[in-house]
Amino acid sequence: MTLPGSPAGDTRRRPRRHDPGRRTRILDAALDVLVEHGLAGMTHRQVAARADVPLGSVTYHFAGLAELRAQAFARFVELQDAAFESLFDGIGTRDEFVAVLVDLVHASPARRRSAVLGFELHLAALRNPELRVLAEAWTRSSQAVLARFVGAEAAVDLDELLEGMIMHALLAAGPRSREAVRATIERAVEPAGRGGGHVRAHGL
Amino acid sequence: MTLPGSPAGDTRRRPRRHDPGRRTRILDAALDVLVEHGLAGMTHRQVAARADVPLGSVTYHFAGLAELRAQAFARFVELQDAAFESLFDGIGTRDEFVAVLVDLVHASPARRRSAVLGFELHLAALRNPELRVLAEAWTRSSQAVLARFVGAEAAVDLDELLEGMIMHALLAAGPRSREAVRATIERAVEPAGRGGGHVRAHGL
DNA sequence: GATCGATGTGTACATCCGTTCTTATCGGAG
DNA sequence: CTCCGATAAGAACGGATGTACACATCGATC
Repeated sequence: MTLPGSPAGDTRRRPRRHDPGRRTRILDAALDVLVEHGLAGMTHRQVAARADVPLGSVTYHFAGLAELRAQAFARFVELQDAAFESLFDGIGTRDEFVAVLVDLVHASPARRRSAVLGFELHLAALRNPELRVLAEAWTRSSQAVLARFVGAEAAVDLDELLEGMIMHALLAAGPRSREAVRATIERAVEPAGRGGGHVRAHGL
Repeated sequence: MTLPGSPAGDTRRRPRRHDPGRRTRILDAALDVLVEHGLAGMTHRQVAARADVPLGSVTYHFAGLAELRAQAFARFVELQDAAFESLFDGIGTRDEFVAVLVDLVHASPARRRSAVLGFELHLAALRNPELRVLAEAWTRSSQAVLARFVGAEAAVDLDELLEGMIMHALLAAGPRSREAVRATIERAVEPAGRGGGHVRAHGL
């Protein structure tokens, strides 16, 4: 349609040019849209608007919506893996370990983004083989980090427990008290009920 | 299915009429579509096709897509609540209780539907207040059932653990062995590590 | 049996979406 | 400096979707 702003010969094209890193910016924008509107609401146009680029730019950098989704999730896993890893960097005692886990569950506004994206990925992976391998790799990686502190078998249990706790914390009106969360996690970290032999064998 | 009702007339209209219970059939069809194609793929036409009714019938019985979604989820919670309740009907011993939980986690093709719908609801509830109250009510109800066997505080823990285990069982390539699942659940059911005093106080 | 509301059925339409295509412009290789 | 590939930008198109609507038909009520 005719824009009322251009009388004659007025090229309204954006002057924007030479935007390196635009590709990853689009991916981050896609993740933003994903958090806000869900997988159903993640469209080319929404992502383009969020990244402040024209529609054609999104379709140029990514072959299709499926590829955009896959690469966005891949970027999420990559970033999340690193962040999760670094969470446990200076951990020396069992109490510090537990404290990190408690913080993980207690959904801060910052953590909410990661949690939502994680569940969005899990659900999408149920119907998409490519995303499924991504989700599995992510799970393995997370459990490997936990396994450094509690052992391989307990790491699986702990991972599953954390997943459930985070989900419930996300949508519960009033989240559980820190003490309750801590008590539950402590129990899961030291399942033997006897002294921490199991744990100590892995460094704590 | 063209019935020979009108010999010469070429009225292609469906002869179908007087279909009580069509409304709930549409809701069940909506849940089927939801499981198969996700929230994004649940459209008026998909649901209509699944329920074998014309498009107009769906828009007649439900004011909009949002109402259809909400009522479908409501029906799911209603049915799931009853099913979950009846799962624990004749439970007399702690071992029976644990066995039911292990079956719950080990995703049979039949349980997969419920699990997928549950997670779909949880994710949708993150962005829809109406669905959020529904999800919260469902969680409360489930925990109330569990609480009859393990007490209120432990029921919350157990519910969260089950949620995580079910999710992982859904998308893990090779699910965990029944023994591993059983061991984890047993530990969660009897968290005290000392005799089953806590449990016994609630009937087992 | 006539009437009327409830329900069933098909169609039209505006909107949005994914994708393709054309054109413009920058940056770097030669 | 020249040229060309890579990238940016906007337009266009076919298809799908939600919704509104117009018409048909059954069943209950009198």
